[in-house]
Amino acid sequence: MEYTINKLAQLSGVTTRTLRYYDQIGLLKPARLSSSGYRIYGQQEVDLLQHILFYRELDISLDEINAILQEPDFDEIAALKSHYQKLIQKRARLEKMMATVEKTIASKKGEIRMQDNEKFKGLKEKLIEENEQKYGDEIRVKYGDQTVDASNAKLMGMTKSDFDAMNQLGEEIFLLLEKAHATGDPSGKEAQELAAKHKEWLTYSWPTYSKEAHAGLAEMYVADERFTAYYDQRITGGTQFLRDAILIYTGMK
Amino acid sequence: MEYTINKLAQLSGVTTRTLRYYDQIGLLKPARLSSSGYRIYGQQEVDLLQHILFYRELDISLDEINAILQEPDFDEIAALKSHYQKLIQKRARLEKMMATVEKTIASKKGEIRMQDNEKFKGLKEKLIEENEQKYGDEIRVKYGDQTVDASNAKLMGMTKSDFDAMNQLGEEIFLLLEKAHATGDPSGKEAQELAAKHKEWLTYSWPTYSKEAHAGLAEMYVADERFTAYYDQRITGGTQFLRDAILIYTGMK
DNA sequence: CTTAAACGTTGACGCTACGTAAAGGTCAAG
DNA sequence: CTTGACCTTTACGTAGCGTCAACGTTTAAG
Repeated sequence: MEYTINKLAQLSGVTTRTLRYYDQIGLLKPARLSSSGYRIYGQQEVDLLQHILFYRELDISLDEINAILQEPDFDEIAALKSHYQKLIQKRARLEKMMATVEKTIASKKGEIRMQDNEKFKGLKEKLIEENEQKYGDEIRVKYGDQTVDASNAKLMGMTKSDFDAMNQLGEEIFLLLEKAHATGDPSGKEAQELAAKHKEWLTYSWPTYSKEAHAGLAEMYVADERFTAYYDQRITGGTQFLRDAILIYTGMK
Repeated sequence: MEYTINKLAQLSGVTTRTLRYYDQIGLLKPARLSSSGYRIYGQQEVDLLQHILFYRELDISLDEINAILQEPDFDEIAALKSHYQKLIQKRARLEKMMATVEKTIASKKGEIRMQDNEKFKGLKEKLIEENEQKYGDEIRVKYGDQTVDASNAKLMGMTKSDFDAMNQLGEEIFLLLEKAHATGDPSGKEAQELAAKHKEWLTYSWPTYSKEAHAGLAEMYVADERFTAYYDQRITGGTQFLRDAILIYTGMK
């Protein structure tokens, strides 16, 4: 498939100015020029542009991107895996900010008091944390396909209101986890309510529910850092607590 | 609590240059100046800076932020709640990107095939955020949840231009259907071109294409009166003709 | 009390990653 | 043959700072 500059711009969501600029600085040159001097982009350029945009999304300068892509031993798949890690971190930071917003609202309402330094949690941190590359890949190989399927399934049949409702529920789960974890008892009333909500949440993305699968997922949460990072965001040890609550809820323990 | 410029910078994670710049453009002025001309910030300024950084995080220009904060009926809590919603959206976009990265890895490994337009899902959505504010509601009202296609399209992260392109293609399909139907031959050149266009149209809303699914959809068109009504509105028997053409195109008949 | 380090000030120029004309060639359709 | 969509290069403009430079102030150590 070949693209003119406008077609590629529409495909990728950047402007033609951006593509010309990338050509100018030697970051992304067209595959060839037409007889009349039009820029013609091919398959390789599409893929390259995708890489560039991923790096750009992570706030890497075009200069650095150029350097990275020029490297003779540039490994596409390794780069993509690294992107994935960085995106997880970005998400974690976002969720820290969300917690800060929630807290700030509560403090404005006079429900809690807040220290000045708490007010900038999440806003301050940049992407300097790079410690989490140990177990990740193994587990991803193990569970990767499942989650791909799950996310596909989600996108396939859901309406927008479904999607919103699911996100809303996800938020409630976070709040419940906070409450329940404070009791310290995974068999307590709050924890079991948490597990029930989690089941409800699951039904949005799972075609069928079974106790076994629910318990299995709970185990995966603890094993897979993508999930531990997610649920431990606000409460350390939250993932394990959630697992314990679910195991009791499903009667698997 | 009072802060010198360096203290506030450390607290909030911005540089002193940024604080001086914000003073210069009148976005955030210190509470007072010390006898020697040093900038002294107070409690109000800390909270204001937090607001500013939240807005900045959402890619709002300093000019606009200034305008928002100057508004006489600026509601802090409402603003924070709005931030929270935007952050949820940002997270959703991040997760879309993560899914795209996973898919790209799988396609590099040769496990799946990937359309070019899939490669930029999530990356394109910045445009949406801007367009959403202008045209978003319009789109929603106009096409809202009327058609399955529209709601799917929204979920897939399409931009307005994507959506327009898809509608454009839908028009072409209608015209082609008219032409092809006139020949009466579902295996003819026009009919097969029609089926090809229909496949292209599908890639806008389908994550992956398969002949089986395409053929299955064609059967559904005939079975489901909502679709028959749609394709038969200009040409009676158009739906069946389309199905036949697709079945031949996909080799399922 | 002195003195160096740390911290503050105001210019002023530079940079990145484009946006935005301006002035003009090319191509497809009617 | 014209019209409009699409392409080209050239060139100036911008936001949000980073980064000197040149200089005054505060503080802690010797």
